[in-house]
Amino acid sequence: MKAVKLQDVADLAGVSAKTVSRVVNHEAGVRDQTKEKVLKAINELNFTPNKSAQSLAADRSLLIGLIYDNPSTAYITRLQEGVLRACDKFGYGLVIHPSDHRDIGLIKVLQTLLASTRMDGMILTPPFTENEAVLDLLAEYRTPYVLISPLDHQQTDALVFTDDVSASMQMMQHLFDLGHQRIGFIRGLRHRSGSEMRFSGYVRALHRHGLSLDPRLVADGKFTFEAAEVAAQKLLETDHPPTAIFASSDYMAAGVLKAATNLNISVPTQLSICGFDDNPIARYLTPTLTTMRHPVRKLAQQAGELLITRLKQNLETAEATPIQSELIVRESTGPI
Amino acid sequence: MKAVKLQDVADLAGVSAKTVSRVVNHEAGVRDQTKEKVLKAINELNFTPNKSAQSLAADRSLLIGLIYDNPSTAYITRLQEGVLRACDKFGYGLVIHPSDHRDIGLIKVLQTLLASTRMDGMILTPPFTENEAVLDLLAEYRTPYVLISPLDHQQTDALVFTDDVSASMQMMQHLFDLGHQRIGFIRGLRHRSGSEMRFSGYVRALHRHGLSLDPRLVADGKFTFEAAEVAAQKLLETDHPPTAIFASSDYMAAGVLKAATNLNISVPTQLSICGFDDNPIARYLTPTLTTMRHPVRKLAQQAGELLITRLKQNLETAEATPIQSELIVRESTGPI
DNA sequence: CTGAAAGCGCTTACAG
DNA sequence: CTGAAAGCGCTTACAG
Repeated sequence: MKAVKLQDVADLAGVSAKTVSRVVNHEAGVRDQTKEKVLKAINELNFTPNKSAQSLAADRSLLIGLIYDNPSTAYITRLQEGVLRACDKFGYGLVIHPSDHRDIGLIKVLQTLLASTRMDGMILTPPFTENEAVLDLLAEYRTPYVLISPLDHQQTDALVFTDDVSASMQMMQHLFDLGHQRIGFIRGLRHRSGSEMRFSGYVRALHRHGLSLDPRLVADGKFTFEAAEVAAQKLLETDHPPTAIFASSDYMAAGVLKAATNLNISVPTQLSICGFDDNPIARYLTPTLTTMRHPVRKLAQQAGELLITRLKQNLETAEATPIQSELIVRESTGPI
Repeated sequence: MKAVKLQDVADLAGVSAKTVSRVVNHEAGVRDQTKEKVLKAINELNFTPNKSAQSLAADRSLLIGLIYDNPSTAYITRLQEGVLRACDKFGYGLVIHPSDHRDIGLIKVLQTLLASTRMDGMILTPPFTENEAVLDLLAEYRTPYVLISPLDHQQTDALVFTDDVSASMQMMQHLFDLGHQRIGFIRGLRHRSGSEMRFSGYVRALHRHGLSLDPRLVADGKFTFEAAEVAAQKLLETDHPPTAIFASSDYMAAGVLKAATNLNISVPTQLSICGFDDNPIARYLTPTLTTMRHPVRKLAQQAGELLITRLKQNLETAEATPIQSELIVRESTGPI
């Protein structure tokens, strides 16, 4: 397996190395006839450019970084798949960087990473999208980035997002359609933009239906199974319990289901439960869980393509379009 | 952020570039006094070697590849975390490569990857550990690899493994201890070494208890929720149903739980259920699932360290030690 | 539209 | 124990 290099292709095609380079990089200004000769030689020799040499010469690593800190492995995996799709398409490599957002040494670790690997760009997910120190560091290293986030206020255009407010309202509409009027809500972690938006969708849907927010129907689930179970038990043991509970994540919905089971409340006959995220567990619970599918893979791919396009053109052209969430109705919700 | 280079450090320290290189790479044969001068300069300038230049010059990418195809996102995430730990420790980068093992173009894709990225080594997980074509390709590219696998026969020493046979026997012992004698088994995909080993542990445990294998107690679950539900229903609707069902993966155990619920069989009162893998769903199901924890993160880290050690020393020294699985008893199993 | 020369920042022999 | 020279395989200006 002797490595084939640019010069070998040039020799075979009878052109200069520079011309081969032009063809490899899809640069304009090569006569069709010449291009064909080169492509033929590339194919014949099975040439693949050496990434290290490309990086060194062009002063770009051909690498993009992905930083995340999310308890849901399903989310992480889909995220990676989406970004990888964009990477493969454009010949970029992916450096994954799972991080603990509470880690004090985070900035230092990122700094070392940026200095040694010299990533051409970065993709950030919550809560790093809201971390000023991280954003400042990237600016300092002049590393372009794209955020994947449920935010909709345009603080930056380097953003790929879902509209969690309307997704939440869509879920509420499903419950209203089934006849529910008394609907409980399990909130995620405070100050996380995603949870705020989901909650605000709940409130807006209530208002649109002429209902006002009843604080006794809302409880904190902190995005965990355990806290949601406790919260749901509290909601269900009141005099006038809800007929449906909307948990703003699937893990929390699983906790609600557990609380209901423990209280001998049958789902969906006596209580409808719905989640958010379409985590795999939604299909494995009994009953299966009505939820909202977040097109994470698509979002991530779009983020990757947006970033790479910007890197290539050094322009700010590429625009992200919001991606619709999808309501998945399963067994856990039913008519009142 | 002008990049600091080797020569800058050399100038400041008053030595040659080669000497700085020696210090950076921990090469022996540098006078302590010289070394200190260099380290001081490195610190002062905050120097980090350019990976691309290192790769090009030394003809090693400082990258290791991880190839997997597993439906469980929890497994994938833990796997990555473990390997990343080893990578961080030794300054290697990780290239993840999720693949479909049924993909016809797989070999070609891998070939391109090997040719362009020139990974120094690879870590393989099932079913690629059993794929001759992949192994041959790696040999052709002289790319060292380490396998993470439930195999125990020493076809190669480049192997980090768990002993699924004894893990399976351990689970059986738990059921015997609870008084169960009629124990059903849901098999995973045939010809996958993991499922064969788990099944063989089941059989050996039966024999050790003076019981013989009853084919009516065994059904195929194909490692999926859906198939396991069907399989469990079959086992449970016989004249003489099992009092416990051992599903050889948690996803399949979730399917068994669904079948039991549909048949109005209460768990664990009338039926004990246990799984394998300690997937997160094991904690989110109601009742929570007794299962076997596979120390995937530890395994992966060991695999990473084994590989990198070999790459560095170009030796075959580092030895992997088998890692014990751990029985996790939860609500889904109880006395007969 | 095409090419010859210089250079990216390291490491590899080799020499002393 | 230390260093000067050449080279890794590309791309970047620049020239024609």
